[in-house]
Amino acid sequence: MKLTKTSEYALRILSFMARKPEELYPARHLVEQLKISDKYLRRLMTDLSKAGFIRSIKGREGGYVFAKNISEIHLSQIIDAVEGMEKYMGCVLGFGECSDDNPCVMHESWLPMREKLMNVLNNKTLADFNYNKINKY
Amino acid sequence: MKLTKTSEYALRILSFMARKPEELYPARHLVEQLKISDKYLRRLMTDLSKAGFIRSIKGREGGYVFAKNISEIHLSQIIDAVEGMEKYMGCVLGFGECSDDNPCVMHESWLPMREKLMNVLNNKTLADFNYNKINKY
DNA sequence: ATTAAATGCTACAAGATTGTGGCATAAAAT
DNA sequence: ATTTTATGCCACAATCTTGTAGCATTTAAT
Ligand code: SF4
Ligand code: SF4
Repeated sequence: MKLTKTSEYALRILSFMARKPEELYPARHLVEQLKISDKYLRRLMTDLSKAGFIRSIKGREGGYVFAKNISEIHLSQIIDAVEGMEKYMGCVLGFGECSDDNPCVMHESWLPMREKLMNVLNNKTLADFNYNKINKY
Repeated sequence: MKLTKTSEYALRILSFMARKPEELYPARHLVEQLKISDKYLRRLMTDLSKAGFIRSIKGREGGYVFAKNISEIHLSQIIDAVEGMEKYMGCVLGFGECSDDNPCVMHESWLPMREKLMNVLNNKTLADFNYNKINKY
């Protein structure tokens, strides 16, 4: 099970920020903590801003803050913003169609699993994560 | 949820062959049916042969046949043979460690889902697929 | 005003994945 | 023996993903 690195990064960044959702995070800070290259991180931040999850504050004392409540940011939306969710929707075997009418040989084994995944991605938000435990980054 | 195309192809090929597991399949035939480019398919077939799933018969009237019972070929083994299973084992956030001792913020949401996937891949074999339904390739 | 510290953007570089071309090798049919 | 129809292999090409470099822009502090 794999997301692309780009999605990994996006989740890493936002879930990190979500631990203290009010705070302002300069890119420099995120880069240090999360070990993502400066330029690439900032490119992603731009995408995440455009998607409306965060707002960027330019100039000195600038950085990024959440632009909406973290309980309104679904994982699937995050992935969609940085690389498009379509990729993950399609068929495991690379055929487009997936229905009970026209099932592929993997249908019965695979479909329930995929549903489960889609449920997590569609229903879980940044607020659903467990902030109590100590997380080492 | 996405496997690489390479894994997609491998599953596509073997699950197709598994519908008539005794038959001999020349590459040409597979290429026509499964819409994978000739050269790339044959490269994959070589990997699958080396992994011992199939056996190749060279020369005229040649092709590929299963070298072991399809109930002994697990999905995770197939993926492992063509691109390595490790990629799919790691952390969604791209950190290495995954344990209850050192959970990341996604631990509780993500882990159960991942377990479920690994169960499918590790336990299901080519023989577990549903051959009764009509499958359009 | 000038400087310092931040983000934004665009174009390019490096790497990984996927696809192709060409030729060698093997076996059956003739 | 020769031809035909297969697979095997290697090196290269195209494409996609990821990372970098450089400069423009914005804002606050001085
Ligand atoms: S269940 Fe079968 S048809 Fe549906 S997406 Fe999965 S592989 Fe494709
Ligand atoms: S549960 Fe958390 S620590 Fe474990 S693999 Fe997933 S993201 Fe990584």
